[in-house]
Amino acid sequence: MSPDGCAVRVVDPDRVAAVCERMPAADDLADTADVFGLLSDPNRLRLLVALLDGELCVCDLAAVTGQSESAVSHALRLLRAHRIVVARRAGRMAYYRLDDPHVRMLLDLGLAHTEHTEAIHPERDGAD
Amino acid sequence: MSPDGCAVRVVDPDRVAAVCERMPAADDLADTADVFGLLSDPNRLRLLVALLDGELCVCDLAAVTGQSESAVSHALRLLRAHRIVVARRAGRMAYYRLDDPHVRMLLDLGLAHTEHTEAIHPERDGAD
DNA sequence: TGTTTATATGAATAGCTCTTCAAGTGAGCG
DNA sequence: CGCTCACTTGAAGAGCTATTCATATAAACA
Repeated sequence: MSPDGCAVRVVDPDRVAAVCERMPAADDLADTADVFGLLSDPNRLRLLVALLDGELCVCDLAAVTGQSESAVSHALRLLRAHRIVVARRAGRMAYYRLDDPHVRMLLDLGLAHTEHTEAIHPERDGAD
Repeated sequence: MSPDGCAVRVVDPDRVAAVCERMPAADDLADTADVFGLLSDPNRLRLLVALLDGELCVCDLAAVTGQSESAVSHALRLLRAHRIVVARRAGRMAYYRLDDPHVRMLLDLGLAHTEHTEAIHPERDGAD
């Protein structure tokens, strides 16, 4: 498993080995990336933020987030597939609710970050 | 700002109004979505996880994450532009370090989530 | 000074994602 | 029963993203 001496240049083999050992499994990383990906769309984010306070039906979600009901439905389908939201059916209405406490934490943390860190936009490159 | 009575159907106008008020500014949401977006790629995630323990140079990062050095450099450029990592130059080497404590928290939280929640893959749709 | 090494960058392409429009389902209602 | 309403779904296109290959920079070193 030592990745030195092959096609790969390595400067600090010990650090590399140590970091490799601590690296989570590819599946776990993919899963985590997936969750972050679901939070990476402003409209989906709006949807989830709207649900922080409690359940809402599809048309109200559309109103709050300024999207078409179709777009909302598609987004909810995705979130539902990942068990992040659940639907409660009442007649022809569907009330959606945030169902993943961990995602709730990520939302809180992410929003808190941005609201306090006044707009670090990548207009300039980090390296002078 | 009350979005009822127009083209938008609304079921619970009070809830809608309340949620709209609590909704963060569009800029903040976009920023937050951006940060999540940076964490939503498995390779970039690997990069950041590798940096959790301390700084590493580009070639070691390439070795750890199994990417080409070019891909790593491109990814680091993105992360650098968002002030998530910083580079320390030493001769011709560049040692990168995680520079955003908030992102560190998000990483910890996200990874902890997935490692404990044994693989909720979206094979089945949430609605029966 | 000229070569090698370490990283950075540009251009281009392949793959993915989000939105929209059109049509489908199924509950309530007249 | 048939119509309407709330939501769902499928297909398609526009736009974005991530990789690769080729080239550029800039430091070390002979």
